Amino acid sequence: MPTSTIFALLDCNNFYASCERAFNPKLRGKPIVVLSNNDGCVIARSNEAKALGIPMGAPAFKFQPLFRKHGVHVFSSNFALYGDMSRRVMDTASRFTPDMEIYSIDEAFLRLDRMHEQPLELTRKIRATILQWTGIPVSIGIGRTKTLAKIANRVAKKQPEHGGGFSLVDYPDPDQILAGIDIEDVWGIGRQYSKKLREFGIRNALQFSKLEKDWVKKRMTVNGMHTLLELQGVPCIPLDQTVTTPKSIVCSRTFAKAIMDKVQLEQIVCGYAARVGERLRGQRCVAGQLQVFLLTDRFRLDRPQYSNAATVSLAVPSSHTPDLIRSAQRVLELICKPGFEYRKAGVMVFGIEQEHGRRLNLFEPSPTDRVPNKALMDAMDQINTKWGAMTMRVAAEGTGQRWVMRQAHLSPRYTTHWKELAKVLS
DNA sequence: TCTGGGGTCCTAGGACCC
DNA sequence: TCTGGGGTCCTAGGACCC
Repeated sequence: MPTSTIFALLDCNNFYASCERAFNPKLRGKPIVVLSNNDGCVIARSNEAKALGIPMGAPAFKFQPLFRKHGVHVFSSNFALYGDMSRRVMDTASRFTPDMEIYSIDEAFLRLDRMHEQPLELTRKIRATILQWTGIPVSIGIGRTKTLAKIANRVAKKQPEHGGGFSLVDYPDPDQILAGIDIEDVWGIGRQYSKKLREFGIRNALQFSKLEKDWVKKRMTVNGMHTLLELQGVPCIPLDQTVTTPKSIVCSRTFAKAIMDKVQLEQIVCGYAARVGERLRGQRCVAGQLQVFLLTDRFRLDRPQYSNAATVSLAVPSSHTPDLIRSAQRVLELICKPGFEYRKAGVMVFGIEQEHGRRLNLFEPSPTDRVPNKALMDAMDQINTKWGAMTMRVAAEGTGQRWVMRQAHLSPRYTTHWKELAKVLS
């Protein structure tokens, strides 16, 4: 039996807002919001913006007057920047422990029980180093299980007197902490289950933790049971450091304006297929099936509604952009009905495998036959990495479609684009 | 005018097999 | 009316996460 587990959850504070601020010191202490693609709704807020009562997911148009009134700094999402900043934060954290699972763009779980240093002290150093090296403030919560570490993290963030770090391990009165966590704020319990649990009078993490195992399993499947046990201090969700190939990759967008023109739609869908190809190649993977889906505006119930999706198998699993584009065009031909105002489209691939070590089929060109194609894709990927996404494109994507996505408040790609590097003024 | 995008896992039920 | 007992595989739908 191993010694008792100790998990830490590292979480970047208001991550996207902090990324914008890291390169623009004038924004310190100012309210900031970051908008979703299309500048549709709020997906990140600085503490000052939260204090103004701007909720997560708020439609931007409804809050324009409030933004103006309080001088809120508004940014379109800049995922090139956030992705790169995330890598820097994770690299820094990984210097302190090998037992790390990157859980999302702004979160990582750490196992600290193999470390010699006292956990709270060690994580204090981690936080200070990340702040100094990247400019991103992070909070760290510590507990016997991942679910408890999540809760400890919440306490670290919400109660400033802890200075950004809090441990539930050896805390004198953990029940009092659990009683202060609303049921919907427990990791693994979302809106639906919260509603159901509240009908049974379960309103906080402490009450939930006292429930019967079988009762929970029956109503919330094994996942719910794991959450229950984890709250009781029994680890059920291990640190997952396995490098997995994704099961699916999707690229989809809502358009700024409805589109009726099939040619234009085809260019857009081909562009999504190309993005999916880039991401497949980035993972050294190929996909076996490709799906295209189309939707009209789901909010405009006065307009004719239509949505459809279809899937084809690729002749040979591939990550080659022209292969993906040809399939996407074929599927689009099947599902695109004229006369509708399309508002969203997407391309999804699955049947994903590693590009190497795959068994070839009889009709498949041997890998050496495909070398020229591979070289072409490699060259495109390198150019686009260096000079910015979509610098080099396939003709089928068209040339004049940037307006399709609204990004009125985009910040520079400070760290990933030669022409947009941060400048130091003397 | 304006409401994101990208993932995973579990279960129930149907089809099909012996 | 009655009409076994297992298995497996697939899909749709529902739940969750960030």
